[in-house]
Amino acid sequence: MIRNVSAAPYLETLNPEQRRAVEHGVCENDASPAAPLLIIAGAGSGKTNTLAHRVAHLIVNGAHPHRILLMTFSRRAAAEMTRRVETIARKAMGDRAGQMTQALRWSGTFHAIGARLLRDYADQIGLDPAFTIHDREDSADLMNLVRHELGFSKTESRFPTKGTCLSIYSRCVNAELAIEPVLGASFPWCSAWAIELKQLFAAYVDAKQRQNVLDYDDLLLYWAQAVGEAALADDIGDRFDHVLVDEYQDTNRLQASILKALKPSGRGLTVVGDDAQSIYSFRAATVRNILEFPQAFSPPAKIITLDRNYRSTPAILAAANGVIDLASERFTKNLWTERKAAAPPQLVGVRDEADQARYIVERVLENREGGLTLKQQAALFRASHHSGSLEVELTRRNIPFVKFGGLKFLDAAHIKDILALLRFAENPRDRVAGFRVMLLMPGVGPASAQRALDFMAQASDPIGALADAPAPRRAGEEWRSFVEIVAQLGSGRAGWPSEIERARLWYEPHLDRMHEDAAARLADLIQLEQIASGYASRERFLTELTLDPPDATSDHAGAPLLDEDYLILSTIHSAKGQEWASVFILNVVDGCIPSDLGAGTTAELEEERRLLYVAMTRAKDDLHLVVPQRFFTHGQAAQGDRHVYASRTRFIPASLLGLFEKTSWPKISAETAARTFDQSRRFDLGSRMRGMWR
DNA sequence: TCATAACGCCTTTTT
DNA sequence: GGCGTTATGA
Repeated sequence: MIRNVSAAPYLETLNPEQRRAVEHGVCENDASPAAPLLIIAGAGSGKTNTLAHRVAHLIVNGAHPHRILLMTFSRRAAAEMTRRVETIARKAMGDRAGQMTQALRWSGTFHAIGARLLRDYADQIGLDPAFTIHDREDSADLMNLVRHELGFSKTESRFPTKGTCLSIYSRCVNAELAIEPVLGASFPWCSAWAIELKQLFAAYVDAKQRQNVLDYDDLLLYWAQAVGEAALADDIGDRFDHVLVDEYQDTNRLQASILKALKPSGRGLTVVGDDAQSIYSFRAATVRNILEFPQAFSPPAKIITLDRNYRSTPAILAAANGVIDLASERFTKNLWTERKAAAPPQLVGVRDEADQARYIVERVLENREGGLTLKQQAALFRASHHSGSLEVELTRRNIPFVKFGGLKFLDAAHIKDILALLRFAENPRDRVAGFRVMLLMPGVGPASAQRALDFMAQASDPIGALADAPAPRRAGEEWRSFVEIVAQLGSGRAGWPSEIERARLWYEPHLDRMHEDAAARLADLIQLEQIASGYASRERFLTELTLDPPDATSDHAGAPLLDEDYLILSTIHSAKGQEWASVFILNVVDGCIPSDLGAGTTAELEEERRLLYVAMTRAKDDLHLVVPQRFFTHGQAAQGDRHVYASRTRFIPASLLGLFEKTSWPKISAETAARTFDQSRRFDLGSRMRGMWR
């Protein structure tokens, strides 16, 4: 077929490689599924833009938007992608764009798509479509319950904690491995418990099924199992002509299996990723997915590499390349750019974390004077709590900020309480939810809650049975009002979203009793009601909130409105896929990057290196790596002077210093400056930081 | 027997 | 501030 270039003027902004990726297998007015495609897209190489153009190009040439499955790493990414696709397609199609109005119906994370498909196919695979979804903490709670029931909590030598048990289970599922190899490779200290763990996991799976709940892993596992059945695989696979996956380097074996079962020939499959940015191996992601993708199909997938960087200045790119060049294993080549030369990234020595915060605030304000909005600037860090001092300083100087990553709004006890009540009404077999709510009432403890839940479990109508369940002796009137609210919510009479208000009214007295700061927490609940009103039903609200929680925390009074300007604070993990004009990386010292917890094996260390690379490549014009020299230890008098010394991250050895401009702040004497960068001194900073809370 | 207050220990990254 | 353990009280 002859390609008509003039028919696609919207592709003219792309470079030749991007264009090849967009047009692969698509001919004019023919968007039938093509051979599989792997796009290796380096940081800032226009990956999102290319993917969006490919989707739009498919649609322009006749693919039906509803038959395109687009899987991204977060909903934020999905929303951005949808927006761009619509813009491009509208530009290209003009009036014919009518069908774009609710274009990409199947766009979201693997987990969210899984949840939707499973509800659609629930009857055929033996699930109750009203299943509820456990987040990580709920899963750990249930694991704990089972752990107790099996008597593993009272073993002679210490049995792994609930969190560890869940991690092991999760890794087995996501890496598609048996217990033994997982224990050997990732949890050697638990190797003696293989038999008991197997027993525990069997009981855990049993409990989930009885309670009609799925955990995160189940959303993938059930999906994979469903498409393991030939008939279902055809049915589900045939719903989609095109399947596109972003951030493929951060997918795991289970996800790869799903793709393979969905599209066994690979036709219609496009995956995009960059092995240099693989930072989720703790979630069982493996770069081997990307490396082995081409050969997984016959004929093998076409590979297109995007290595021209449009984001960063040459100096920033050179420094980032320098860091990643030291990686022990690499598959993609270095990025290049045609951007104009500019100042090298700054390696800034400061005295301590307080100075680090002051330095950043100063430069941020300076940038703003120079015309840069706060939103164009970001402070990135390895662990959520690293931003503590900075948050204090920003609050003190009245600079609005939004923090991504780390503790979420939903993790607050009062939010979880309300959600548990709603979830219990949605699915009265969900014992974790029921247990949590019952324990809110004074006079109700674990024993009586168990009794009531046992009673309900045996009935065919659990909510009806709750009224007849043995009331805890000391609960009094509270119990009756509890039974009432559950029955009322369960009936669905009040409708959505007024149900959440009723739930809150029931909860308020308990909130007042349990928390000093009840007023502040009540404000959060009102905010939650606002969010709730945006969802069509209780089920949608609960599902989407669990799979895609709002990422900003509410601890700073009055979360900034969307149209206001605010500084971005983010963990490096949460910064993936984003870019800012000016980027500050905090605590670029050993013990933080790499985290001392991630410095155990070579593989972990390499991932920490990639983490620094990801952080550095977020910057467009301006990059600051801040190296605090001293960390004050906590657990001493407020004005205490106990501190430990830190050294610059090992990922920037002396050989790379030429790629940076070394400064210190505030300006200090040459003698002190020399000490700031004294490499010979090594300290186990991490263990002392953990000691801060002892 | 069960609920609860008090105490000591720990805190990476996330769907 | 959470989690598990332990002492105390009903």
